[in-house]
Amino acid sequence: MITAHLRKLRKRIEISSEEERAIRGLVSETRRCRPDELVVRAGEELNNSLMLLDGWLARCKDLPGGERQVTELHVAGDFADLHGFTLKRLDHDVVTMSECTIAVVPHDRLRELTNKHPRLGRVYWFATNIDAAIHREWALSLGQRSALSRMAHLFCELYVRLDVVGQASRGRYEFPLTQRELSECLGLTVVHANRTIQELRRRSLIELENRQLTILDRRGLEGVAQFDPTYLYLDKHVL
Amino acid sequence: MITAHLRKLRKRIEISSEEERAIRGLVSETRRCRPDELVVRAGEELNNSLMLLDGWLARCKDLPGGERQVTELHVAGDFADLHGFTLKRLDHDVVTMSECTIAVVPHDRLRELTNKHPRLGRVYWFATNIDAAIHREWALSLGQRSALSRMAHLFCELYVRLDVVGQASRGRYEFPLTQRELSECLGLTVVHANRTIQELRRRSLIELENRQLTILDRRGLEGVAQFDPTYLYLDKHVL
DNA sequence: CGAAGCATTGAAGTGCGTCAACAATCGTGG
DNA sequence: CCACGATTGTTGACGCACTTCAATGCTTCG
Repeated sequence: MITAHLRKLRKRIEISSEEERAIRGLVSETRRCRPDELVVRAGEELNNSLMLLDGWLARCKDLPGGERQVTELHVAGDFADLHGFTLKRLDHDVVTMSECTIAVVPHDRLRELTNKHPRLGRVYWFATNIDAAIHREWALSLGQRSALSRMAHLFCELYVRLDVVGQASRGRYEFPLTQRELSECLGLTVVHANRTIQELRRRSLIELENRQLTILDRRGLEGVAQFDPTYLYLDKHVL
Repeated sequence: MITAHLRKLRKRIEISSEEERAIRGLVSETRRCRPDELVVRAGEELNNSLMLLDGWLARCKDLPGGERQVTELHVAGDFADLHGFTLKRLDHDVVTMSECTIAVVPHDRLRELTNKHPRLGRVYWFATNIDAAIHREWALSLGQRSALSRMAHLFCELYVRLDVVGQASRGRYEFPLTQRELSECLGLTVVHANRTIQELRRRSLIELENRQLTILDRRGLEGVAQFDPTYLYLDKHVL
């Protein structure tokens, strides 16, 4: 449930019990979605934002020719489109990568919240700024890292983020994406994504089967990725 | 001066004269910087954010091997590190690409502002969300567009953004980056960036000399770029 | 006026893409 | 429960967009 979200917030920021109550009051309803469902379409007018309680979502941007780039992956505890609160429409689709449980948060309530609790306003502003930091790291990957390093980096990032919400343990987590979807995150073709996975396997850095990702050699993987988690801002912040 | 900033805001959002006064009160001092100056270093603790009054800035991320990716370019009217207000440190450097005039905005004043004027808090939240939208478009470019299309897209984006603050006219604007810096925006080598410029020239889409970029055929350039400016959110918003 | 940075060009190499085929797995209906 | 089509994963051969290396002239500016 929403505990993942609170856990993620509290990893970085103090939240009082009164503030927690206000946060819990944000949710108007809960929805379940099947895999491969289009949850938010780019451009449509928004009155709600979606908090992901369980499962995986992706932000997808498409070119006219059909090429797709995933710009961020979301896991339990994330807001998938909190930026829609200020932007009013998205510049990308939001698509389920697995079965999902999603909490609906009306923008009216967010507006009230930011009026009554300016500090929580800054907390959620902070949350969207972390998304932007993730975007920048992905841009660095797409522009400068090799396919191998890029994929390793993604696996490292997801490990850290899932660990925060208790969905990774002993170097293992569920990874529901197909190789096609993975390739769309990395700016690669499916064929090359496949070969890159195999190279990571060959080097005994990971295992990937039955939608389960196992990191066999964390140091090694982080080395290939040149992974430095500071861009995830996991230390304590005062707002 | 700060008029560029207000002009950019008002293109998208109503700002009352009282709010304008509050905004003008943000600036504590003004600085001048030479080209190639490191203005903010990644990781250092921040108590101010920087509003660019004139010139160009870049957000740069570096890998240990020396590879550099620029994740966003900033022009007059932009906040270069408004996200530093909530993040407290940056995951990237901020570097001047030309001579710059920069207004310093203490975080204390931003905190006051967001407490007293929750709506302006949302306005600046909105501003950082547009930066994130630009990041996503760049990720799409880096992941899916060819070198030619990517460069064309960047030139289109900058034209629109400069036009908003009155720094582009009749398809022309000042473009102070060297080819090296341009290549670092696009995830290309300098050599290939050079060849790509030449191809855009050969197709009579642009001219580029003496740091002046001229778009000769806007339709043509936008076609090559598959440019759609909706990701810049230039329509009116209610917050 | 010399040195350093910048733009340009050519030749050769490679990481990743494309095309095509096939195997494995999955979901669904009969 | 099996049949069967569709999706996913895998492999090989080949091609190309972009990189690498290296050289040369062109600016710019102490």
